[in-house]
Amino acid sequence: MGKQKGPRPTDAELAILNVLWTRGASTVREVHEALAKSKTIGYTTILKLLQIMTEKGLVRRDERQRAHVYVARFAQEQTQRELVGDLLERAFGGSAAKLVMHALASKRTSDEELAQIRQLLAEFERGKR
Amino acid sequence: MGKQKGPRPTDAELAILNVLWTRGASTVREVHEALAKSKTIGYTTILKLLQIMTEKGLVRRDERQRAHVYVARFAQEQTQRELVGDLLERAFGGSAAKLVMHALASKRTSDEELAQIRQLLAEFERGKR
DNA sequence: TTCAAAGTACGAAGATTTTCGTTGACGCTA
DNA sequence: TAGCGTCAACGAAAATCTTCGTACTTTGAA
Repeated sequence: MGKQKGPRPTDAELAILNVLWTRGASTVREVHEALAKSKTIGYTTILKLLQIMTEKGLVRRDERQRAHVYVARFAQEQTQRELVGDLLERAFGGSAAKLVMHALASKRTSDEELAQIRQLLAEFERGKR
Repeated sequence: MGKQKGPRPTDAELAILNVLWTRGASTVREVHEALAKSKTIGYTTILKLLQIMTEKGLVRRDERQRAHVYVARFAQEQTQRELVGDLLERAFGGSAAKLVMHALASKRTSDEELAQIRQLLAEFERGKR
């Protein structure tokens, strides 16, 4: 049973997926409105992207209503895991430690975040044993 | 004094940069030989890529010898930091904790790596105070 | 019933990425 | 000096990504 694996989303596709993950099932108009807040972008551009993403299998489309409704096909978690895994191989030769180091350094990390990470690490080590 | 910032390398470009970072200054032939070990790829493909990377400013070229010598223009660390920061924004809304979590999960992390990360975290917290 | 608004589908253009073939220059050696 | 091997330059093709205009369809309201 091979694991279901979606193609890696491009930048524009990822922006759309982010909307779908936070809003849930959405029409083209809804996705467009969400994205148009931060960037000037045509309606048909989003439509076309969503059509392509449907072909690629990144989203599912419900055509029962006139305004089709789109849903992300893969959970945000899974996609994030794949993207990180990909970067890990491409840029870090598989060294998670280096990646983590840069993640901490690349952005001022809040105390809250650090606490979360510490806990995460503890959980991970416990589960490993 | 704006920080010097290279464009984000593409997949193929990153593969070449990895060679330059590990081998140091190299000719097209040397880069090609290194990459041809894991993938069938034409010599002129590498040449062209390196020419484009020179135009983009990702590498510097020394033309004093007949066989030009290329060097990565940005340190591996800086590029890694930029790539992680980019992914952090694009896919994680800036949450380093989530990214770290996936980094740990996406690949079986060795005990050694985990120890490294733990130490890193400690250092980071100490420095923060 | 007619018409405007809101939708989808389609095609196409421009940009970028990846790939390689061909051409011409250079330099060593028989 | 003739010619073989090595090299850079260039152009171009194929694939992918991003963008949008135009055309056609459907729906609801006047």
